[in-house]
Parts: sequence; structure tokens; C-alpha cells
Amino acid sequence: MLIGHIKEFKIIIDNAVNTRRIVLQTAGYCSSTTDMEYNFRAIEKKWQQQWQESHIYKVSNDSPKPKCYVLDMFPYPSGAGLHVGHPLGYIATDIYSRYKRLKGFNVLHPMGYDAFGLPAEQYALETGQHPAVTTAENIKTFRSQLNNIGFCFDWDRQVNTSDPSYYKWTQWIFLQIFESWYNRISNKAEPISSLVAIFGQNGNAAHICPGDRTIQFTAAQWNAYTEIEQREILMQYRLAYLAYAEVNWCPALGTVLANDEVVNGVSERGGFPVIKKKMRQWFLRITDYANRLLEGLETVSFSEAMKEMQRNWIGKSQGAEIKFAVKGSSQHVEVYTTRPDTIFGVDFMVLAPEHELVQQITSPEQKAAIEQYLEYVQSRSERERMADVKQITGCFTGAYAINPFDGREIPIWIAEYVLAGYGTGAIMAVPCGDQRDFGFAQHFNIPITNIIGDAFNGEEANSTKDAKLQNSGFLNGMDMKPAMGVVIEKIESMGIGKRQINYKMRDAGFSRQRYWGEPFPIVYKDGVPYAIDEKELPLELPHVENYKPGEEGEGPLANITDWVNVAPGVKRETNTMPGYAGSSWYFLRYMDPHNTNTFADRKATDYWNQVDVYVGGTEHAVGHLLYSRMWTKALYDLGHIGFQEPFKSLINQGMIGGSSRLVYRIRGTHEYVSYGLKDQYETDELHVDVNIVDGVELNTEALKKWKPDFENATFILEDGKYICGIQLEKMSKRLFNTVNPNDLVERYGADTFRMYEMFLGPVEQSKPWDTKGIEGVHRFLKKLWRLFADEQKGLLVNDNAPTPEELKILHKTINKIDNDTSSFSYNTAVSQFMICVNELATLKCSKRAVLEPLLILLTPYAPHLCEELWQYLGHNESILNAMYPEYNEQHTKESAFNYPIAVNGKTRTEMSIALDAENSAIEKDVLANEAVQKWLEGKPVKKVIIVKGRMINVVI
RNA sequence: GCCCAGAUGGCGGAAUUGGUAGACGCGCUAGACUCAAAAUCUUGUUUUCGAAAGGGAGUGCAGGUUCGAUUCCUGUUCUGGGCACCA
Repeated sequence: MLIGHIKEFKIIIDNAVNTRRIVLQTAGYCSSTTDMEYNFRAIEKKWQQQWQESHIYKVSNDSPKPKCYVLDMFPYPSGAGLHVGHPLGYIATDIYSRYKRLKGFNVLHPMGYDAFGLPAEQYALETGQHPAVTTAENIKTFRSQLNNIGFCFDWDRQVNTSDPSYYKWTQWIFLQIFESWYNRISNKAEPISSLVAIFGQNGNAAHICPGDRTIQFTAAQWNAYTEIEQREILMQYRLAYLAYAEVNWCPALGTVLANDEVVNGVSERGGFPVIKKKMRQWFLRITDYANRLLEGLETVSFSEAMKEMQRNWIGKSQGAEIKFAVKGSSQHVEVYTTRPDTIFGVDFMVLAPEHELVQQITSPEQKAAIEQYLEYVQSRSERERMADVKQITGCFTGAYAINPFDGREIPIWIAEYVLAGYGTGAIMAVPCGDQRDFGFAQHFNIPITNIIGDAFNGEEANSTKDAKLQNSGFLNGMDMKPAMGVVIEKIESMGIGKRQINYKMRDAGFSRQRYWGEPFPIVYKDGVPYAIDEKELPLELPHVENYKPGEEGEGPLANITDWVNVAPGVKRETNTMPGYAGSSWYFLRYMDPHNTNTFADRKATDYWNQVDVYVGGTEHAVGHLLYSRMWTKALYDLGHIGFQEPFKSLINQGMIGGSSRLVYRIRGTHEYVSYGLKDQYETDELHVDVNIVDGVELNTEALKKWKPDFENATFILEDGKYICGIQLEKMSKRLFNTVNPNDLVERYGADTFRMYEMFLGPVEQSKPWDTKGIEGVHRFLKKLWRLFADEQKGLLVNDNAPTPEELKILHKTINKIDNDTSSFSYNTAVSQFMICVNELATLKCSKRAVLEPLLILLTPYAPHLCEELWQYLGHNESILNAMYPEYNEQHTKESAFNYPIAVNGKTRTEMSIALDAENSAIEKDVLANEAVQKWLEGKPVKKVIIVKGRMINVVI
């Protein structure tokens, strides 16, 4: 080397002196005389290039090795690019993938882009740029940022959901779902043709119509129907179906939203109000899968919290449907209840305002009041209803129901707290056992029957299931739990009701009135929907000039008349599929991404099978994770794949929050006061860029240059420093608290960055970003490097035999790293590496026999550095092809814990007391075994607990 | 309101799942090398009493089980997340 190493060459224009200074900025520790230094920039560039050229991460579908599928939730390629929070999960999976590879697995670790969706279209609306263009640009940025960190993705398998070669198969799968129905007897999806055959032979008696249970027909009637009539009936059975339904319509976004995309009555994206609107929409019949989605949770390893969220969303409840006769009428009120045992406590009934019986049973005297109440309900938006749930409203219909057991007359009310869409849209109200019913009864002065004796105090309802029933006819004296079964049996034998299971989950809305999504492969002939021929797939998204949605809620596609009108009387569907369509099956496409004959070859899906580890955030708990599980089950039912749970285990990475820095401007001035002194003034808080603050100390010069507003700033310092305030909040460009991984990689290298993100804390835990500690990890890597090579003496590695002490360190490390890496405990693994290297450095151990296995352990964490050092050790082949060291377990344990275990004893308590007495004698670094033997005179002991050479206790 | 998770130094976080609490890192402290800085190495760092040796207290709070509790049980406070008229 001629001029040493100049790491950075920067021209800095120094405004303060207003002269041009050229500064040769060397990166500090590079005044070396040999080239044996840790030059991470050169090393990382070299290996990234080499990996790319040798396609070393290319994964084959054909391997004798066991498979392992490690998957990240693929990103939406937003314009903002990556910040330090994004790669957290990717680093974790990358470490795991590399580890499994070293353990001898054939590892699939792909990456792709969830590229359809609202933001790109919103951006197009604002700027006129075509979403395809911005998406392609964003993908480029993402890819280069990802490569910078040294991930081992097999880029040959990259997918992009907005690419026609991908969405061809999204459309194809949609058609499979469209062309099938859910057979509730065999409990699986079947092709619609099997249903047509059943109808032709037996009518629909065995298969009640899920869309409308009043539809009933015989085989003869079915055969007599016209094609259009038949198709209309079939539509009500399909797994993907069209229906008029109240949907969540968001006027501001001009589209329908799925239930999980609406939060507190406003849209999840943008927070615009959402109203109920009746529209003809596509739906997925996910409700038929409710129970399997619930039971499937038992077969996968998700966190308990995640399972609980899914269970809540599915919302299974067991109970009964009971018919109550209406007094003086042939009508019945059918209610759903989870507590049939409380039937003698029913003091009133409540119907949903939309309930069809309301008009029929309302008495003439109450007619006006009911009309008025219905008007009031209709005037209220979803949002208003959400806002004041505590307000009690309702209206008496004037009608009475008859309790089938004791003949009591029960007033029938309507109220908006009863929902038309759940159960039967009617409830039996038991005020002593349900707080809402209690509130209602009090508000409207309805007398309350107590059926639970002392358990009810008259002040509030008690929903206990552990009371003895009173005032309950034939149930008197019975415990509530067994009474439930008794009542259900009784109503079943009387023919007035039956056991019933209900779910909160609704069918998923599948239409969006947007442009940037998959077009439906559907045409309408005279208004009747037909699937287009498979050979016409992909049905490509046409180019449009105008992204504005139509007035009537149609998407922008409706404006392209050429495209819409296929032939006279034949029109295309103008809705597009929602964002979750493409992401509901992408994990299958990675298995066989270039297949043009099918979405993925059965051989490939059989080989890769379930995703072994899936890593992503909790925000997809009820959306993506439920839809993709449903699609997988549907594809399984139809025989396209051989497994029905897509993800064997799931790890939820925590969010990395932003840590914003604040400065305090004295009101009306350009003077900024340091955090500790701000209370002496009247100040305004301003966010400043975290990147110009070192910890909490502001770089005042950098601030002046940052934005023109600060050009003339003056500062009131404390101890010569300007100290900023700290606020923890979301990481966002708007708050100037984002940190770009590229900057950190540039300064410390990808290996340091990777290890530091892992060192920050457990992967699952959310934490604020803090760059401060990254130096420590960087120091560790430099220290490791110096075990191999010295700046003065060059290569240090020797072939001397390791000492027992050195082996002990190594074995302890192997043990710990192996455990931690396989269990995603990466923060403690990094600590162990540091301990190991510190100890080896103290011993000045540069022995190949110790360093070589250590390098293999470290490869998943710091792949570039390890490759380079591996080469230094004289290996020609990449360390990626090395095998993880398998050490004799016993040897590892013995060297790590060098104590024999005693096998004699006494009773536990006696022993402990005796031990206390003897404590002073035993403590003195005597080998535990010897001490116990001596002291016990050979009596049997189960276990001696020893910590660091001292005996703590003896167990019998 | 209901459900879930958590609370440990100045900070991020460890603790072999009931066995020396505070590993590892950051920060801070003192020193070595250096004309000086950087880099590197060494020292100390829960708190309190003490010059020291050595004590005392200590894992949100209050109890309990145990020879022994950050870990298990009961109650309670706070923080974060999810659900929210679901009968």
C-alpha cells in the first residue's frame, strides 16, 4: 500500500470561514502499514459482488437435503424507502436461513413486493404519474437498500403482485374459488359442478342455501329453471359470490372497505368517515371456513396473543336459537342466545330496527312512535353510533311474545344496540344477568325478574354461570351450567328451537372501486356474471389517463368504454380485487415462480410444503393472516396443494419506534434554549432531524444549515452544549426521526448494522431506535478481526493446539449460540460472541482450532466479515458451504460445567438446615462432591445444586 | 368495560426457567500509550453505611408458598397492545 487507506474523501465547504477547505477525512483507525485491517467497505462490496455473480443463494427445488422455508412478510414498496425499522425482521430471517443452511438444510428464503394498493393510486391521483412507473422505481430503491445489508435472498424468485405474469394466477385462483361451493356435509369446498349434479337429482333439501335459507326447490323444479335462474341460485352458493349487501363505503376514498380495514367507523388508511351503503359487491365466503380457521390455530405455533386476536375476530359462540310465539299472531320471534338457562328471566325482547318483523307486529297505537324511532336510527351514521354506545335508546312495538314454558307475556321492543347482522337480529333480554339488558330495563322502567337469588343485588346485572336457578319453573334449584343442556333438549323436543353456533366474523368484501388492483376475470352477459375463459388470462389492467373514481361508486375502469364493452350485451366487471388478493397466496408462488402452466407445480408445493418460519408484524393479525389461511384451505380442498395451514410457525417482530429530538424556540424570536433551561422561557417545541443530534447534544452548526428557518438561529447553552428534548413516537419522515440504514451501513458496515439491530433486544419486542450503542458492536468486530490479523505483524493465526481453558470458552459459546440462534434469541447470542472474543483476546488465542469453528458460528450474523476471514484461513470455498460444527454434547457440557454430581441423600429440609450449619466449611472452594460425600457419610442424594463451584443446596 | 403482554441500575437489556440479581453493550470514572487528538488497552460503576475490611437494603407495590423467589400463587398500581353494543 502506498498511501495507507483513505476511507473517505470529502470536500467540505466551510461556511463559517467562508473559504473552501479540502479535508481529507480518514476514518480514524486506518493509519496502518499493512493491508491486514478491517476494511469493511471493501470487504462487503467484494463479497456482495461475488455472491451475486456466483448465484450462491440460488435455491433448487430438487435436493436430497431436508427443506426449510423461511419467509418474511413482503413489503409494500412505498415511496419513502426503508428505514431502520423495516430490516429488523429481514435480518432475523436472514440469520435463521443462513444458520439452517449451515446445519445442512435446503433453505428457501425469498423476497418480493406487495405492489398493488391504494397509496400508489393516491399518489397517481396527486401527481398524474402512472402507478406502474412509481412502483417500478420504488422497487428498485428497495432492492438496492436490501442488497446493501447483505441478505441471502434468492432473487431469481422475486415476485411482484402487480406483474401480469403474477396476477394471472391471482385471477386464476379467484376463478377456482368462484367455481366452487362449500359443502357443509363433507365440510370442504367442492367444484360447483358437483352441486349442479346434486340439484339435478335431489334439489337443495340437503344443502340449505347459505345466502338465503328460504330458497328451496326440488330436482324437478331445478331442472325446470332457466339458465339465468339457475345461475342466480348457484351464485348464492359460490365461495366467491356477488351479493347486494350493506358494505363499508368510504366516500372520500371512493371505495368499499373490508371489515378489518375500518377502525372505529373511519377508514384505516387516511381516517376518512365510512358509511353503510347497499351495493352489489363481490364477497368471499370466509364464514364457512370459520370453524376450520379456528381449529387450525391448534396445529400451528403462533404466539398466544396472535391466536387470541384471531379467535376474537372469528368470535365463535355456542348457544341456541329459540322461537317465541307472538301474542295474537301467527308470527314468531326467533332469538339467538348463549344463555338458554336464563329463559325464565326474560323480561322483554329486542329486535334490531331493520328486523323484518317490526312492520308486521307493531300495534296501531305504537305505529307512530316506531316510525319516528326508525327515522332517528336511519339518520345516524355508523360513526355516531360508535361514538355514543352508552346512550340507551329504543321503542316499544306494542306487541308481546309468549314465554313457551310459563306463558308469560313479554313486551317486544326495538333498539339499535341489537345488530341485524348477528344471530337472528333479535334477542331475549335477561336484565338480571346482562348489564346492557339491565340498563335498558332501568331506563324504560321494565320490571326485572330475579332468577339467581342472592347473586343479583338489584344494582347491576350479574352474568355468573355458577348460581342456582330460582323463579325458573322446572329448572328451580338447578345449577346454571347443566340447565343450559336441559333447556336446549327441551326446546328441541318441543320443536321450537335448536342448538346453534354463531360467529362474529362476516364474509369478506372482495371488490374495490379502484384502478390499481387485479381486474376480475368476469364478464356480464345481459347482467349475468360469467367467468372468462382461462385461456384469456391474464386479463391485463388497461392503461388509463384518469384515476378518478366514478360518481356512482364505480372504479376508474368504468370510464374505459373500449375495454368494458367486450361485445354487444357483454360487459366486463369494472371493480378490481382488494390489496389482500395478491398477498393471500404469494408464499406459494415463491416455490415455483416462473411456471407459466400453473400457479405452482404440485411437485414444488409438495416439496416446500408449509412455511417453517414466518416473520412479520402483528398488524396483519386479522387481515392477511386470515385470508391467506382461507385461500390455502380452499386450494387444499380443491386438490391443488397438499397442506391446509400455510404457516407452521409465526414470529411477530416488534415495531421500531422513532426517538424524536426537540428544540425549544423562545416565542417570537430566533433564539433556541437548551432543554434544561427551557422552563424559564415561553417556548415552542420544534422537531429537528435526529441525524444532526449526537445523543441529545445538538450540532448547532448543522442545524443552521439544515433548513433556511434556522439560518439565523442563536442558542442559549447549558454547560457549553445545546441539549435536545426526547420524544418517543412513530418513526416517520414528517417527524424527522427516521434513520436510513444506508447511512449506518456506510459508516459502520452491514455486518455491524445487522448485529446491532439484533443486539438491541428481543426480536418480538417493540423498542425505540437508538443509534448510540452501535459503536460497541463495531468494536467487537474489530476486536475479532485482530484475533486473526494484526496491523503490524499481519496474519496471526497459528496451528497450535488449544488449551483446555480455550476449549472451554469455545464449547460454552457453541452451546449458547446454537441454542440462541435456533430460538431467535439473537440479542443474547451477540452478547455471547462478545464474551467469547473478549476472553480469547485476553488469552491472546489466535489458534485455528478455536477460530475456525467460531467463524462458522458467526457467519449468519456477520456474513461478509466471516467470508473474508475464512479466506484468510486458507479456504478456497465459500464459508456458506461449510457445515456447522457438531461437537459431542457430553464433551461440551463437561468442559463447560466441570463438576461431578453427587448421588446420595437425606430429606430436603434436614439437608438444608444441616447445610446452613456446615456452610462455612463447604464454601471454601472445596469440590462440591467431596464435601457432600464427607459430610453425608454416603447417604443418597438426588441432586446437588452448584453455582460457580460452590454448593448452594442438596435435593433428596 | 373485556382480553392479552409487560414493569429489573443513568440507558438498551441478561439471569442456565426456583439457586451468587444486574451478564453483554452504551454512558460515565480513573489511568496507560501520545507533543496532542483519534484508535487501543486497563480500572471502577445498583444503592446506602464505612478510609478500608466488611455490613444493610434491593427486580412497580402489599402479602403468601419455599431452606431459598426477578422467576410460582393472591391482591393491587402503572405502561403498552388488541377488542368493543356480538346477545
